[in-house]
Amino acid sequence: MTLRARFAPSPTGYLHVGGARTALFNWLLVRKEGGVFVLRIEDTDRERSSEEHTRAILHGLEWLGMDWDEGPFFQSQGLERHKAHALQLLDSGSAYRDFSTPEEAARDREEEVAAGGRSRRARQRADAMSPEEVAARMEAGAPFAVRFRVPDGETAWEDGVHGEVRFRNQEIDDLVILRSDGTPTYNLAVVSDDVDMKITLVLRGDDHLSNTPKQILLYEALGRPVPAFAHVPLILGPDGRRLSKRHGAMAVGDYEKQGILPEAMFNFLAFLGWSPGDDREVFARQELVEAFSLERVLRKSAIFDLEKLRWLNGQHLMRMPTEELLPKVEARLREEGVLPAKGGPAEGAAAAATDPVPLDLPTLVELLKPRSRTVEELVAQARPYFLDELAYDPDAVRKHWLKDRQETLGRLENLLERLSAAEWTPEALEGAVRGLAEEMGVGAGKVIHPLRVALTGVAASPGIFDLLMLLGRARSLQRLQRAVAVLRSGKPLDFRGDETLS
RNA sequence: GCCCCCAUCGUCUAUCGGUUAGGACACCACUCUUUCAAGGUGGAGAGGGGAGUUCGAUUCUCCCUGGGGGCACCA
Repeated sequence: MTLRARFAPSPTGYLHVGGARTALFNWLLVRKEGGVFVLRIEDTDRERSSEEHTRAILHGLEWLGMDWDEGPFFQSQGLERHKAHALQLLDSGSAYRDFSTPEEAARDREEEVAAGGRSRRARQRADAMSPEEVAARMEAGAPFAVRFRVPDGETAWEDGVHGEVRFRNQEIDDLVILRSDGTPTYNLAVVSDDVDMKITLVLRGDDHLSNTPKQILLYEALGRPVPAFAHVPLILGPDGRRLSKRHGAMAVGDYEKQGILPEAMFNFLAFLGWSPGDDREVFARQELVEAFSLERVLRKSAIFDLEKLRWLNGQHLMRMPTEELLPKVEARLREEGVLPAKGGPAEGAAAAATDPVPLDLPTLVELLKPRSRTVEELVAQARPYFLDELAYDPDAVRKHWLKDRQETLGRLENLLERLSAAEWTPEALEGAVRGLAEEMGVGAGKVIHPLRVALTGVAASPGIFDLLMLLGRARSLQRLQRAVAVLRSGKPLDFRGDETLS
């Protein structure tokens, strides 16, 4: 029998990491086994469901690279079938009409709380009612709910991650399957849908563990084959509590915005509650499909560790071919206005005016890749290379320029002269810089650091010779000239605020 | 309160009765080095408590404790 698994989120919020991880385990298993992945949107809570959330969930799945084979189906479309199933249970005696008033229901509830167990009061009232009275009430249009008659005994199943789990049926309430307004409730709808979609494996969050016996009982009463169940542990926040808004970003889309790569998020999520059993950590999607197995899913809930996600993202970033990364970086640079908008009026003209020799973006990305953990970080580091008027970072200036302003000026002037005369190759540039340092009787760093600040405005960057090559002769010399001019001017440089000097 | 699930470094995890309890993130050194990363080397850091089974328990059983989830005419 082919595996048919499903992901069934309710669109009452965005796709959160817990849901995404559940979807991911389903997806991995299905792709590994060659099964069918069904997507179903459980939108029967009309109050809280929204189309916007549905779109966000679909987008989140697509972003993570999880495609589905069937659906999306909408639970609200199955209303008639749900009712039919409820009626079938009523006909077979597995369910009964409950005419209880709200007051009676409230009293039952109190009684159960006090007794610490199920009272089955509603069932007793229903059973005490003669068929004639039931008919009369229905004739009169009295409202009633349909309740499932939980049989005596025990319900157990072999859970895909927990092993055998069992519940005493007396712990299970005679659940309402059809409300007095005729709408189906969750457990009935889920079972009806899973039956309809021929689902063979229900893999979901641990929070559904206690729904499972109810649902198994429903399958059995409906005379339908019971699917396999597997309950994966929940993902907790850093404080060990259930992940919630308090913990900040919990929607997958939030991480997309932060510049997390989908393949890193995918990798990270897979490792929450699962591990391949060896020391490998960085996996591509396909590698995860091959390595995944339900047997290695942990029973223990895991805490979402943002730092590890960031590290993993850096690993994926480094490994990602530059051609692949380039469009993402370019798009962000355009959004930031660092690069002219694509197709915008300024694109050709502005670029020509300010950028006689366009910066080699692929090389820049190559240089910045191992220095960034997220696309956002990379973009932030890339920024200065496109700015004609550098903002000099006060800390960098203080450290590398102002310890001895005159001496720095002298070195940079000297450097300007040497570099102007140098052939623009890495070897020649290095020779010029090191030669100068040697002649001046100082370490190469004494020349290199001030130069770095002149070229980038900051204290941290890729190697200085890579930098000179990247920026090119004209741009490098122009920046150096500006630094010399600024230093000569005597303007104060070590203040925060508007650091842009023109 | 009742039911269910869970329990190895701060975090993610390996271990399927016998290990100096391994790896990764983070942290701290050192190293490479023109800075920052990346990389390399090293360090610190864990079996919640108590019984039992066993020649031997992190591993199996039970109890306690702790954490989580669930107890709706929500999903």
